[in-house]
Formats: sequence, C-alpha cells, structure tokens
Amino acid sequence: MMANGMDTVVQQNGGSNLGQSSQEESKTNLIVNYLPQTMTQEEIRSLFSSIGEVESCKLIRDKLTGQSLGYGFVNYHRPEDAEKAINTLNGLRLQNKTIKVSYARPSSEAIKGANLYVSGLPKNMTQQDLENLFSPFGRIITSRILCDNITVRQFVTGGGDNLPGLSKGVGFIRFDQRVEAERAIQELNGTIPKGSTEPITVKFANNPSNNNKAIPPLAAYLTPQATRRFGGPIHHPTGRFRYIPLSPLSRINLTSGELNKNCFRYSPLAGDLLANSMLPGNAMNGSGWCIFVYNLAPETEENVLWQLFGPFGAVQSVKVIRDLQTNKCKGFGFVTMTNYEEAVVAIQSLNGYTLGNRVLQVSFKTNKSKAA
DNA sequence: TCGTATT
Repeated sequence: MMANGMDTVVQQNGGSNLGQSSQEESKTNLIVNYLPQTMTQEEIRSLFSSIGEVESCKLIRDKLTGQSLGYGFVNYHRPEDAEKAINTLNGLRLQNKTIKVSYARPSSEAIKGANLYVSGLPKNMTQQDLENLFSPFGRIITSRILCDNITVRQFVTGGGDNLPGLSKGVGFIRFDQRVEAERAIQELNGTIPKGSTEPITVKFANNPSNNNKAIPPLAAYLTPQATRRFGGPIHHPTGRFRYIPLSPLSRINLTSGELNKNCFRYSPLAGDLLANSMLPGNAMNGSGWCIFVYNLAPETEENVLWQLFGPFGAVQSVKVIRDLQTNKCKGFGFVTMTNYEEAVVAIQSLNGYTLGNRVLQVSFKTNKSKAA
C-alpha cells in the first residue's frame, strides 16, 4: 500500500477493534513529522489554526540543546478539524521538507524504541521491498531507504514514490511496537534477502536524543557570520534582530543551511524592495516582515498562502482579508515571514506569479494608509 | 554507509 513515508499510516487491521485495544485512539490529536528545523511552535500553531481551533500545540525539542527534533503534536478541539488538517496539510512542502500529518498514537512505553536500522541492503531494493520484508513482524509506521540525493528527490518529485537517488544500502524501519521490532531483529538479522548475496544487519537504531554528534562547533557561535556554516540558533544579545548590512555579494542558497538567518544583508537584487520595506512603521514590525499579496480569488483560504510562501522559508503567520458579510476574500492578504532574505526571495518569486487565472502582486507591505 | 516518530 503505502510506498513512502509521506502517506498517512495505514492501519493494517482497518482500525477496528481487534486484539489490541482500540480504546482511546484520539480523533483530535495529531503528530506532525518532518518539520523544518527552523519552524517554531508558534509557527506550527499558526499553520494548524488555519484549519480550526487548536486546543494545544507542542514542538518537541532536544532537552539539552533546545533544538527542534523535527516533530510535534497538535491537538484540536474538534475531530473534524483534525481530519481536515490531515487532508489538507499532510504532504505540505515547507522549505526543504515535506511535512507529514497523521493521528498520534496513544503514548506508551510499548511504542518507544521500535525503530530499526538496517544495513547491507541490496542496492536495488525498494522501499516497498523493504516493507514487504519486515511487514510479517508487525505494523510498520515508517520505512526509509537512504539515498545519495534525498534533497533533490524531495524537490523534484515532492517526495514521490520512485527513488531516483542511488540507494546507500541502508534504511530504517519503525514498528508500532517494540516487541515487533525485537522479533524482526531475531528473525531477519544476518539473513540474506531473496536475490541478494549479502546478509543484512538489523539492529535498533540510534536514539537521536542521546547522541552527541549533532552539536555544532562552539566556534560557530563565536565567530563572525562569515565563517558560519551551521544552522544552529544564534542567541543574539538583544534577543532580536539587528540590522547588519553586509557586502552586496551575498547569495541565497535555498537548499543548504548556509543562509544566515540572523543578519540582514543587502541583496543586489533587492535594493528597491529594501527601500520600500524600510519606510517608517511598516514591514518589519518587530517580529517578522509583513508581505502584501494582492489579486487573490474570493474563495482563497489561508492554506493557499501557506502553500505559496512556505517553500521560501519561515512563515510566521498568514491572513486572508475577508468581507465581513460574505466571508469571501476581498482580493488581498498578508504573510509575515521571519527572515528578510527569505521574504525577498518569496516576493521576487511570487510577484507576477499566475495563480488560477490571476496574476499576483506581491510586495513588502507599505504604510499605504497615508498614501505617501 | 544512522532519519529527525510519542508530549
């Protein structure tokens, strides 16, 4: 059935009340996976609030470093909102990630430590092959075969089923229950898959919470931005952005983590945009850059703006301006992005973009009430 | 040849 990690998990027993208690499967609590590293809890809340009223929202962070672990939970008040969130937000591309939205299983000790690392796989083994190999031992939550160019794959195919990248011969299988994983190790470790000559190794995967390999060099926090190559959070003394013009040589690399998110740089492409945005009292309101989007269709909803701007970087909030009577979009909206450079790229990319049969106008928000 | 999936 499912051939990639983007799909909502299929309940192999149809979700009916079989052996294991189908008791308190929450219909409102969602787990969100593959979140962009920079996405904050409030940005997640904002995104999911575009569907319906959120009861609670939690981004899971590393207890030591505070870094996002790339997943979180969103609990709605209403089950129908949770279902709608899955239908509309699962598979949404944000920055270089494709998020996954699915129902959270009830938390328990039995589901922890159920992730397996598999190596020695034949290079031609597909994700589906891998699932077929492991599925006799339990319900598979996720599976993945590592490829050399996963980034390219996600951008080109949107995380599709085929894997143009070359398999590295290693992968992961996450089972629903730890006992299922244990049994898979016993039965499959050291065995030779059909059509292969090499035995596979099956073992428990490293636990990402207690590894020490992800700590960036201390120097990354101490040296000037020129030497920064790591995406970790910079704790600016002011706790907020400071305007630091750099040379106009900066280039933006959307696919790497090399965008310095805590300094504003002049971009040779963006001089006039910057000039506009720096008008008094406008785009930068102290927490992000407000972008004006014009010529939206009457039926536009918030998720459209998320879809449009999300791929360009951190989006804090979106707003569709509606007529109070008809509840239809009045033709414009606003998007607030955290980082100046990402906002510039979004504007340059989306201004003039044809959405439906409408040509969008996208710019930094200006203080047009004064009609200066 | 180790990804960011259980509060």
